[in-house]
Amino acid sequence: MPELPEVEAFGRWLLPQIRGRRLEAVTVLKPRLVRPCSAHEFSRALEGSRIRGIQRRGKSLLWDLVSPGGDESLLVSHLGMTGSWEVLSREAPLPRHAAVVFAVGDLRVVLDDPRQFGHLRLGAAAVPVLGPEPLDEAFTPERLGRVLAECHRPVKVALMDPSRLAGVGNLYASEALFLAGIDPTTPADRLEPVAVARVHGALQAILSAAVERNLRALHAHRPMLYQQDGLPDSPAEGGLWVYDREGLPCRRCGSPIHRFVQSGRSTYQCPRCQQR
DNA sequence: AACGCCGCCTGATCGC
DNA sequence: TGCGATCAGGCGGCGT
Repeated sequence: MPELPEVEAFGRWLLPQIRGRRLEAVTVLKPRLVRPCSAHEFSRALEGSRIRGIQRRGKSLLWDLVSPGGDESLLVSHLGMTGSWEVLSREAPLPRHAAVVFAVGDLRVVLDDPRQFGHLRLGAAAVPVLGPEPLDEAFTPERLGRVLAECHRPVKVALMDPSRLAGVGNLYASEALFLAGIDPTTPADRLEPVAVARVHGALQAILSAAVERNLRALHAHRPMLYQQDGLPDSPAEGGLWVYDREGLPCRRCGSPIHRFVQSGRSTYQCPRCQQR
């Protein structure tokens, strides 16, 4: 699942390849991903626009575009569960689940999305309303503390709530709480400041390391973590501490990793390393 | 209001 | 070996 680090890496990787160039043709192969307008309207609105920049907000990329007439416009892309961006030569075959194709110079920029949970939307109104960015300078332990203090739900659920914290999904929420040594069921508003500081440090460490790892994967033409079948063994190489490791020995203490459901989503926890 | 949970969608995996 | 059932989950929408 593309979360903050994957989306950030896609943005940083895409921009230098296409900055200043035009979306010469926009082909919508899966119209359901394009909202709210029809595929035809969507293509017409974008074709000819120049790409001025790409920024990330949460799990979305905000494409800063300028029309041939000089009007600014914004494209908001989201990868959903299984989306990815591919940059191909014009001659290369399209990926199996190509949803939208941008012709940019001699390149094709392709949104590939097997499960079609991603989307492309137009206009500033499509910018998601989200909590603070965990990798921002302004995101201090105190800021996290305030966010969590307002939430009575389990801390794992709070971390995944996009209105409280941007970009953190199921995988990195479980991983960060393991690194911080926090029981995911602890009510968010019951964490001591010391524990909040550990969660803050774990979030920043794990997210920023994943951005760099994903960037390296993209530049090496290798799949990202979420696109692979098997995962590397050691966390240092991009392997995971607890996520998707139900029943397997904890990499720190050897206890079997416990899986349970919170708010309808799997949480992974080492029962020994993550106690209240 | 806050929170739980369903449905969208398809590939991988499970069980008979 | 084959095929249907089940699961995964971000997020919007709906029900409580």
